[in-house]
Amino acid sequence: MTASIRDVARRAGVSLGTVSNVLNRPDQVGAASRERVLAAIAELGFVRNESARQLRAGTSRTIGLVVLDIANPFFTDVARGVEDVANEAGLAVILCNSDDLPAKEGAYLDLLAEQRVQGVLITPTAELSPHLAALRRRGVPVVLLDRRAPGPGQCAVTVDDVLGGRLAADHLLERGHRRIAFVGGSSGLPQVEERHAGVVAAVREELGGEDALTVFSPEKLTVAAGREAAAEIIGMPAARRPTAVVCANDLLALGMLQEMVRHGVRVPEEFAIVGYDDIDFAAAAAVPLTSVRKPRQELGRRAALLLLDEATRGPDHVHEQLVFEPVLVVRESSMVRRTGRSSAGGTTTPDTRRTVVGPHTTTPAGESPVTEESA
Amino acid sequence: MTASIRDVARRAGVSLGTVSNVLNRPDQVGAASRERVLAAIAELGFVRNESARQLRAGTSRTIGLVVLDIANPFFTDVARGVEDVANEAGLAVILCNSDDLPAKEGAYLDLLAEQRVQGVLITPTAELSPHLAALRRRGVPVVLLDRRAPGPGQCAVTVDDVLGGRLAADHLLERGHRRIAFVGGSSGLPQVEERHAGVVAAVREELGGEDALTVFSPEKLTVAAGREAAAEIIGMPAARRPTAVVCANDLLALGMLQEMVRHGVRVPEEFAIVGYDDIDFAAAAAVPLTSVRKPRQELGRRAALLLLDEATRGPDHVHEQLVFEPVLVVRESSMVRRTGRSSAGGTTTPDTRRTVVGPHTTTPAGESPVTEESA
DNA sequence: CCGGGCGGTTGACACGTTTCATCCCCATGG
DNA sequence: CCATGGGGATGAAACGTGTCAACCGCCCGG
Repeated sequence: MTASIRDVARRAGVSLGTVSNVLNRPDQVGAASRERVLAAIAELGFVRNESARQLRAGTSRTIGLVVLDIANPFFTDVARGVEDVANEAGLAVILCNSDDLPAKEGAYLDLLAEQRVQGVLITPTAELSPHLAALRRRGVPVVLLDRRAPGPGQCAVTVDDVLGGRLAADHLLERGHRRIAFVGGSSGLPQVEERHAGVVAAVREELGGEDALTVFSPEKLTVAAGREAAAEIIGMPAARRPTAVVCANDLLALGMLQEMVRHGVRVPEEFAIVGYDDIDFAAAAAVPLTSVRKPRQELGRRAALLLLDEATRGPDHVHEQLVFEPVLVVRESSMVRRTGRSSAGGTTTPDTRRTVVGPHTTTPAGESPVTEESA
Repeated sequence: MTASIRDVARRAGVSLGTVSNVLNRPDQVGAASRERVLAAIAELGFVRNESARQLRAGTSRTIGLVVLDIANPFFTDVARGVEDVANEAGLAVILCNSDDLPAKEGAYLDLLAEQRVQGVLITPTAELSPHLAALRRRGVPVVLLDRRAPGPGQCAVTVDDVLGGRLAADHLLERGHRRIAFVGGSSGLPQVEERHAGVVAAVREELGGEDALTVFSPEKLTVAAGREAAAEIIGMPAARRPTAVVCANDLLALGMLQEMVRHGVRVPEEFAIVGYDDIDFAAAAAVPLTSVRKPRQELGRRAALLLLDEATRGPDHVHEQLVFEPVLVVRESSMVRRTGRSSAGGTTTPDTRRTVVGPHTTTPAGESPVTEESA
């Protein structure tokens, strides 16, 4: 069928080992034979069989990346960061989309195990899959992405989501809101629960209780789910209806915004919205979205670097758990509009030191990670 | 290191071939030994080595998907369609992001060739890479995605982009626009050139010449590029400045919209915008975006099905070139707003039979593909 | 009692590559 | 002239699996 290294050797009139050397250590082979081999390779259209290479060498050239929702730009941004680092190291990335389904996640993890990937980056579903544990037991490096490690002895790259939730809620409370909703309640994802916890803490501190907080728990964190939650809110009696919402991610927030606008609810005058992740589309929304920014690409980069370190250094590797500080980006969706549309794009009143304004801030102050070492 | 099939055999007290049979033809093996083997597999945590399987079997369980921009939701939607079909067939997808760089594309194609993928789905960069031709020469099925085949003898799944450009332009012309811009001019991508051609044809037919058309040719088809183009347009003298634009994709359109709003230009009253692709975020934009809808997921599905057919049926496979008809989805960004904000979300005046209104139409009429067989 | 057939099992071989100990040849120095 | 060394080239072995022809034991029909 396809030409093998053996055919090349025959054609070039050299031995099999020489061809292999041309491929892997070109400098250790004489110029003359090297030329002949290269010519033969070109003539035969030889392409190295990676399976055979991998079988013999015992090491693959790929890593796995498992995300919750490939349609969420947050994850494609993360993926880009991962890809950059991986490519630089000569590795390919197998991108898997679990769709937040444990079954799909498990299947993909098995697949990655069979492929003998060098390591796995994963934003896991709510429960940590046994397949994951099995992988680690086999010695495959695993780095958690946007998900805190359950204990030491494992790398993780995360964002302080309690702080993020707190930033979002504080912002709304300072704006005078007294009835607030949180969408994304008990999806089971710890990231979301932590955002929730941050919101709860802020509300409790400011208002002395949680009565003011209404929690919605959609099935999925999608635009459609956001719309549904909005419909629910609209259906509430005015006296109990929240005047502002913190959404667990930007997709929810965008759906929320869409539905509100569709029903003629004015944002932010009648209803303020804060999203989470600060995907690029947040700034381009019907009403530019206030959102909690995470260093998306950097998240992927750092996670990939940790994975590579563990994969190459082996037992010398010291596990690290990176925690980035999120930053609130205030835009129109949470600002009471000034008189007469002053400067489009949005002015702001400084909230806390961490607050960043406008869609074009490239490197917010607090974006350097907080590191804790362990194990 | 890790347990092999041989260890399992020893542990279960059976021969090596029996283990292999348990793995691949469980029904051909006695219940007793099967149980013993399965037990041994569980105890040893055995995981089949895919490289070895592939080397021996000569066939891989993966296909490659190469896209132009992973950050563009259009491609993630396509990818989802591909993934669904592939998974159903027990195949994994290696998703590669060429970033519209021929060098990166070539590198990925080489990688896929070394992996001996069953086939490649690709939205290629402007020039058809020699690496692609090499792949096909080696007998690897290749299906072009959103890109017309240069000749017969090859599968392709596309959208009639000339028609799409025409729909967009006709719509604006009917609305009374007489100076129109097209952004995405000569990026070199045929898809874009065809959209351009459609716009040109419509303008020429309606106005008898192309003087009314201003063409912008950004480097990339991104949100940032859209902003820049908008700045250019704003900088033009009012007399020559276009009153409407057709963008080669929605990212450009969103950027355009953002910058216009930022400069206080009212959309659509002072400037109308039509995008292309109809990604989900188009409907959620600052001003909901009129866009040319393509069946994104279906595009991926059909392409994957063709690939599978070619990969499995081999020479019996008859190449197919699917052409979908796009549909114009009219939203606010191109509608002269009615008095007093009647019904939010947008009413419409029927344009042609193909025009579809509102963001929530799920299966537009003309979405069934037009098929042409060849070779 | 014998031959044939069949479900179940075996084990050698092949897949394409990398590795490594070995070997060859020539130049250099003693 | 011989010993030494080193740059190049060689080819056998091994990686873990799938395949397939052969084999074994047993039952059934004659």
